[in-house]
Formats: sequence, C-alpha cells, structure tokens
Amino acid sequence: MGRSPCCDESGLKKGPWTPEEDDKLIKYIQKHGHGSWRALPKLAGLNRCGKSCRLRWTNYLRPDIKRGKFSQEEEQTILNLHAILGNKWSAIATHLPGRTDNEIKNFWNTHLKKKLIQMGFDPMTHRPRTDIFSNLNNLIALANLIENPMWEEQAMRLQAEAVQMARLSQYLQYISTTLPSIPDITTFSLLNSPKDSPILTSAPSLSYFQDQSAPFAHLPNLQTACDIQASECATGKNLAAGPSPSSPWQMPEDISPLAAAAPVTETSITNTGDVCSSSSYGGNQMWSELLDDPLFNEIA
DNA sequence: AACCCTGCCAACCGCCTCATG
DNA sequence: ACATGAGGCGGTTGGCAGGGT
Repeated sequence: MGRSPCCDESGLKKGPWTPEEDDKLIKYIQKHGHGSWRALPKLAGLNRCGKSCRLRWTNYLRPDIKRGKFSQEEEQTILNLHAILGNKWSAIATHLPGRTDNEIKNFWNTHLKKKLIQMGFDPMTHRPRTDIFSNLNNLIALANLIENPMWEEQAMRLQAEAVQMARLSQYLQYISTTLPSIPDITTFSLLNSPKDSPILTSAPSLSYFQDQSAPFAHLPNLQTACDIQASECATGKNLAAGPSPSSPWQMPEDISPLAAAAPVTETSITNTGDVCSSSSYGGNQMWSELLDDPLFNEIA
C-alpha cells in the first residue's frame, strides 16, 4: 500500500523527454522488454524513475500507438462507453486500438465534455441538464418555433429522415461487424472488469439493455417512436460502436448529434409533439424532465 | 512587436489494487 | 493476516502554440 517512492527520489530528471532519452528507452525495451520498470532506468542508462519511463512508453513511444485526430467513429465510441463506464479511461481505451487512456482522457476533457455541456447534457450522467439556465437556449428556441409552424414542419421532416438513416446505418453496421459474435455478450462485458460489471454480477442477459436500470434506459427509443424495424440493434450487441439505438449518440457519422450539435437543440425541440421527436436529445422525455423540474415550476 | 488569453497535451502526482513474501 | 513493493489508474498541472488585441 502507500504511494510509490520512486518519484520522490532526488536527482532524477523530470519534465519533457529528449529524443536521446526516447531513443535509449525504445532501444532497451526492444532488446530486453521492459521487465521491471523500477529497474529499467538504470539498466537503460536513463536518469528517470521507472514510473516516468513506463508512462513515456505506454503513452507515447509504444509502436502501436495511433496518433492524430480522433475519428468520428472513435468519438462516438468514447461517448458511448463513457455513458456506461464513466471516467474509466483505461477500460475505454481497450476498445480503441492504438489510443491510450491518457489521450482519451485529454480528448474527453478538451473536446467531448465541452460539446456535451454546449448541447445541454450533463457530461457525467449524459442526461439532459435540467437546470433552467442550461436549457435556456432550448426554451428560447421553443418559443421561436411556436411562432413558426412552417419551420417546425420542415425540421420534423428532416429529422424523421435523419432517424431513418441512422437506423439503416445501425443495421448495416450491426450486420457487418457484430453478426459473427451474436451470442457473445463479451462485447459488453469487456467494457469493464468483471467485478464492476453490472452484467456479470447479475444474470448475463441481453435483457439488460431493456432494463430500466440500464445506462441508456432514460434515453429515447427510436424504434418505438419511428416505427423502423431494427430490433436486433436494440439488444445492444454492438455496444462499443453504439450501445443501443436508444442512445442519442447512436448515429451514423454524418448525422451524429455532435456533428449536428448546433441545430440539435432547435430541431429536437421542434418536434416535441411529434412521435419521432424523442429520437434526438431526449425528445419528449427531456422536456418532461425539464418541465417536471422544481426549479422550472417555481419560475413558471 | 508585444502582450494577453485560451486550448491543448505530455507529464506528474497521489491514491488504489494486486502480487508476493 | 499483515506488510511491502510494483504497477496501474484518474485527476491535475505546466508549458507550449496559436490566435486575438
């Protein structure tokens, strides 16, 4: 127990790594493997603590690391997994080959968290924020739309089309990527260590995804709303790529909520009375939550 | 040109878990 | 059962780069 003393040792170099140090570390590990990280710095001729070497290797020097911008797909996966796992960056990283937990954590903190907040979602719970200020834009948009039925009609139509495309995409993705492992619930169970997994501590059943306690249970169900048959997707078999169609994040690239972040608050509000409205950003449920919010009632 | 602000990301810190004796 | 060390993890920070004034 207790913290590792290695970094407290004086005389060891800290801060950014030089190319020479990188070179030494790479050459040593390529030749001998990392073995004991604690012993490695001495053996490799580095004036660093083992922890620093390990971090440098796992986060930067490892040959299988994928660098550069996160793809839309990766972004989607992170959102989906974060909704289930929370800040379990290492668990999330296992589903993004070539990405490190540190990189994902940074990406989350600098990009995705902000996007969720901008969209009116709580980045921790992935639920619509119900405080009045975070929904102020939604309220304003709603007020505008009430006075503009033409726009509403247009938006409803567009959104219905988008939802159909999303479902089709999910279905294709499901067929192409997940079909070989249909009975394999490990897609989900892998998301977490066994002791933490709600799946494994309860009966490992697909019914989990329909359970109200499931992470996405609070989110709108596209299937019932829009009468599109893709029930297979609803089982959440392709969770890493998209937990279930009930997730607001489960969208193809071109119409992902993030890609469409700006119009979302408006289009989703537009359809508050439409059967398809729940397909984005919480839809009816989001508004019922908002309207049920004591703060809202107090102001009203 | 100089300064300030903001965003980004590599690296560090401190705690936790696990393995071992 | 307990103590200890090593590795792993998530949160935080420091410094750089780029943009704005």
